[in-house]
Amino acid sequence: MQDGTPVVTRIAPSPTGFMHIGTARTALFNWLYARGRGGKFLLRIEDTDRARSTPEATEAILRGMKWLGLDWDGEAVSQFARVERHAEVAHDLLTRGAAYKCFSTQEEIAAFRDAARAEGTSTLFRSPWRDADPATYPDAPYVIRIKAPREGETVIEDAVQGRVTWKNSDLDDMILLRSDGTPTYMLAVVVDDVDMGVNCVIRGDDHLANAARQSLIYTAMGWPLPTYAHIPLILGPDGKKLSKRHGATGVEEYQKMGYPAAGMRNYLTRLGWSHGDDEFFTDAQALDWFDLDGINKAAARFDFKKLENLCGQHVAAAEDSDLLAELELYLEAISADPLTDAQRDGMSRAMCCLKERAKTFGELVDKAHFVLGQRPFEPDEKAAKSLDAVSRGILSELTPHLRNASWSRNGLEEAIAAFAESRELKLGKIAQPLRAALAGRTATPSVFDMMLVIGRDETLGRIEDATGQPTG
RNA sequence: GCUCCGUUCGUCUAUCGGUUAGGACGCCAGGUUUUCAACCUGGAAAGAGGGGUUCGAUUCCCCUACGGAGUGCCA
Repeated sequence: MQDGTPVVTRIAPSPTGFMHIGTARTALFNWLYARGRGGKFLLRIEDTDRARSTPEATEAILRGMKWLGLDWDGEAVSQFARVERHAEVAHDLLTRGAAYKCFSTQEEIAAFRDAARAEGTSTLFRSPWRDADPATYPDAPYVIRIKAPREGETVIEDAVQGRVTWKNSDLDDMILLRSDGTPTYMLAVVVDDVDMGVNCVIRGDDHLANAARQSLIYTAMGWPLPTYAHIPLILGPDGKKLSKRHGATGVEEYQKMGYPAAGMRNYLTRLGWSHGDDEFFTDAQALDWFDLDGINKAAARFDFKKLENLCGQHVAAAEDSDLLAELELYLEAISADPLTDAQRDGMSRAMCCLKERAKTFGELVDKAHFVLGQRPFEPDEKAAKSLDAVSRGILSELTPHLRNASWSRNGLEEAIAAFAESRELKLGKIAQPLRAALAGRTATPSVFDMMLVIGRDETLGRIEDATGQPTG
């Protein structure tokens, strides 16, 4: 691409299911590359396969993109809506002599391939109509094929893979327009990319071979080639192609697992791309640093542990209000009850002590039980063990000290420390039952934080619930 | 079968001919600690194999092995 021309990238998923996590990463790379240098990032839905495309799948793609925060410029383009333009280019190619009508039937071609495979010879189909005299054309359906060069070689300068060369004798006369007049993918991508002004194509390396064939169309039409960057696929933890067998493959499943979008972006960006030793980074840094030459050539495996670690760091670093907003989106995604006003209020007051101990929204909700639930807090099995008769006695004795303590972090710490010292108890002996009384759980934020968040009256009330002793 | 791509600790990766091959996640040990999470210190852990090129290869070239992708009137 020429200097000075703004970068225009795109993501072009086909709506034949959910949005694959690999597609999401490809979209992310395109988004980072364009947005990071003031260019444009476009979205095109490749819905020309009418049998497999569904509106539901398109919606899923849009939702996935939005969740990940990958905003695109302009309206999403429907490839199917552009079939006439594709056909127009096919016919243009025909008149330029760069393509030809082929009357071979699918049966003939299939028979040829079967025979070739059986004999172990090349399965490249050589149409007998390539140089046929139009006068001999039958009155029958035909496809339009490109007239690919048979001599020399085709070279793709790929920003990731380097220079890749094919002998033209290995390239076939691919079909541009089917016998029913609809365009094939090969034709449609090129025409759409050119019309949309896309000058940088970042896509999965399963398209590397396609780049050579598509370049033939660019050349025949006299269009400049885009910058190509074929990125490796994402593999499952076992090194095999990521499939249903590995669990989550769709982006929405990750949202439902409670991963924050910022953590997903960070992890996915770092998977197969690097900027020195940087591991944890913000969107602004990713936008600033991302470049094609940092992309690795080898496929990378998906590692949930690292994803979680990064997500934990992002949760801890996020603004309380942003976390709360994303949490509500998460609850909606998993079809959980929305927060009541009281819960939202408690959540926002507790967020500061919650966020540094959670990696996912699920954990955040779990540890927020003390503020999401309400009296009486039924202790779970483990918490009940912390509330034996002795512990309940300790809590009862602690109560007056709490009543008189100054309700601040320091005041509470001092009050409880003094009480512990007077009874020659370790802090844990007091904190555990107190935790169980306040939350009904054994894994919670600090007891001091909880007391601060819920306040004196509520604290005393919950202790009363747990001890069965009136505190007043 | 043919074409193309790939191969550094378990995993993600740094290195762009000269390093005790670095970092991160995970793991192990110890520490801190009111639980969980976190945190601190230390530790184990890698250049697929074979040939070249070079004074010197993880780095450049070739071969092999293994893995992947493509080979559709799917995208």
